[in-house]
Amino acid sequence: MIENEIFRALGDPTRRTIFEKLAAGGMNASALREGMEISQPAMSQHLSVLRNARLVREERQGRFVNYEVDPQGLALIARWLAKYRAYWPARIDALKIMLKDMDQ
Amino acid sequence: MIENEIFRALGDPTRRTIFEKLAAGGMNASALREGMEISQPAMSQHLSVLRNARLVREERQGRFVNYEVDPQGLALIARWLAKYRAYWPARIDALKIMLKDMDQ
DNA sequence: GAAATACATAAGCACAGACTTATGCGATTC
DNA sequence: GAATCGCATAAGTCTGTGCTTATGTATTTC
Repeated sequence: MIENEIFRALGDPTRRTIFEKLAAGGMNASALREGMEISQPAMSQHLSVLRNARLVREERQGRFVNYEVDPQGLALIARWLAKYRAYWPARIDALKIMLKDMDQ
Repeated sequence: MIENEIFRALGDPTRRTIFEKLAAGGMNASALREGMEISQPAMSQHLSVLRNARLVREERQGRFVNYEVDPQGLALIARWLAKYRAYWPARIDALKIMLKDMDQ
């Protein structure tokens, strides 16, 4: 059950911060650490968790490893969320837009 | 940051099962336990976590406590997800392929 | 090819979380 | 009003998680 790893991965505030940084643009692990007060191994371990959750993917570039958002994880959350669409407040317009995209 | 509690709450498979049962229809804590092999205190503690995450809400009815899905939590997930909407429409095909693999 | 760089992995520690048993508390039943 | 029922809370235990320091592994640079 990959949903387990996705939700668990996002349950950590540090990992959500990392994810948000990557959502603004792919970068390597060292660049991610800037302004974050986190050790290199800790960052590496967080990225490993995000990778296993399909929230992030890596791409070797020389001796750097570039990370970027992996749409798979987000799509799985959307899929999970869609099961409960009956409960979503109708007033959230952004939600409607998202549903349209999913139904397409 | 309530998102923390939401994702952490859903990171536990037992709690996701409880949530899914409630999504099919509100019921009290004892009814939730049926067919679940979970102790009464454990259920109570899980419901407490789900409540704090605004994923579930309670309603006293005599000596029973009826639980039901709270749309607030779901809406917050949707809002969080909407921030990264740019990442999945382009990859919706990848999602379909992935879902096929999962269904088989 | 030796040193340096970017990152991953190993091992250990401290704390959080999911369970247990025991007990408390409000509501109902008799 | 005593017993029972539905549920919450307390306290303890065990496992998991996030950190640390230390070391390993590619890749590049000199």
